[in-house]
Amino acid sequence: MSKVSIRTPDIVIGRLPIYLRVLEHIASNGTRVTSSQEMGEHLGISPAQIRKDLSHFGEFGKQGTGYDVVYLRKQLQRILGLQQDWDVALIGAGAVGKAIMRYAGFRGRGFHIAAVFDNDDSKIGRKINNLKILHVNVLKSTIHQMGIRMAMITVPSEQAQKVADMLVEASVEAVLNYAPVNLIVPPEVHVQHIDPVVGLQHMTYYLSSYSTLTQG
Amino acid sequence: MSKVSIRTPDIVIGRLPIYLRVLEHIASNGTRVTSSQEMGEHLGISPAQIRKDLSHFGEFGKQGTGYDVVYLRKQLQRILGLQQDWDVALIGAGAVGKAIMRYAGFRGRGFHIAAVFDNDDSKIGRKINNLKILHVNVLKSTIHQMGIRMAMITVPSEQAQKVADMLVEASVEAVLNYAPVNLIVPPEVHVQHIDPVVGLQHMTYYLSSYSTLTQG
DNA sequence: TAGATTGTTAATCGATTAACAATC
DNA sequence: TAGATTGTTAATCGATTAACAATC
Repeated sequence: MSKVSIRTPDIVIGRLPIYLRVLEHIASNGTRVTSSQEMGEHLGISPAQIRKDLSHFGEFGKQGTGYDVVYLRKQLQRILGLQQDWDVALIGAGAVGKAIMRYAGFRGRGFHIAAVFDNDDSKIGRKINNLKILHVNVLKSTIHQMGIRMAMITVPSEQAQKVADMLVEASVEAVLNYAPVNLIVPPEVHVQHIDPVVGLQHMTYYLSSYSTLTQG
Repeated sequence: MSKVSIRTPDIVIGRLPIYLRVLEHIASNGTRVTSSQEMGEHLGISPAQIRKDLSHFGEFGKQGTGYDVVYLRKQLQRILGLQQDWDVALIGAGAVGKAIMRYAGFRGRGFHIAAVFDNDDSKIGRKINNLKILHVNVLKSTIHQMGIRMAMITVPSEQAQKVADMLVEASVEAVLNYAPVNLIVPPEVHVQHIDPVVGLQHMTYYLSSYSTLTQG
């Protein structure tokens, strides 16, 4: 029996970007050293969990001292593959797409929108943020040519699945979907959803009488 | 020993809006009856988990048949407190705030942006979507007057915590935060984050060499 | 040195799944 | 009736936490 290497749980991977965000926040205060205790307070997560999560990837701290903020941040960036920026394609140059194009928060956190597509002829050739809107019929060729591996979908719900199929066909491996529908893609393609309504609905449960009337 | 009523796990509550979204999708196809099997296929969730989750709240299906789509949808809406729309305040009338104001996806899913605030004098009094931008110095009084219980934060990161403090002071109970910082609020206040970068960073882990070189 | 905090183990806790009687 | 699918129990699986030796 050889030792079996255990794959790091996805739920742990999902917390790493949050840890990274906290470290960026702490660093922006000029703080040089932090601890699992301090990070946990920012996040409402137990210090033990943070240490356990990090232990999947190595030893990054010093007993008695804690973690060097800059060093741990670099390590997390390396683990998440954020040493260089990733080119991302955006499909859908409507209101949401435009807002994302103009959103400054991607640069500096590992991402760069490198191509924009739409199917509305009247939009093709126009520029958003100095980037020409391309027709979706050149999506596959452009994505291949540019070596793009990630995409964001900002088209209306009815068209989201069709766009997802095109992206899969173009060998895109990761999709951030802003349309409030659940995409069906092959298992090797990663999908994350951005749906503000889901977050709001989650919270209304606790604000409405249901939880308090029927439970604690 | 009296029977102890177990509080439904938060992770279950978090899946209900997803189930609701799938039901809306299924209903939009004109389908009348569905099953845990079919819902699970849409979501990549096991049928057993869906049934278990629903069983926390009652019995909504028929053996041998499945679930009436319209009925189950109504029940989920009731459980989540979505029988009526919730008024939501939005703080930050910048690019992100404007895009959200114009986003059509809130109406019809339980939410209505009822007030917009900013601290930029040049914006006060202007209208977005027919709603006058108010100064943050009337935030507390307006929110009280209108009975608003939820808010969205779309201000720059540096100001997000300050705004969160104001919202807590105004007795807001639930906050959807678009700024990429972790807010510190009292435990009775609910917070959800919208940070597209977190979703992207989660996926780059799997696209980068780290996971494949060191693991599976 | 004394105090603090890590990394890790073992125990606990909680969530998911498999299986099946009930029944439409 | 035969087939399908629910709701629920018990078993399994996995994640979190408590505790502490190691050590800065």
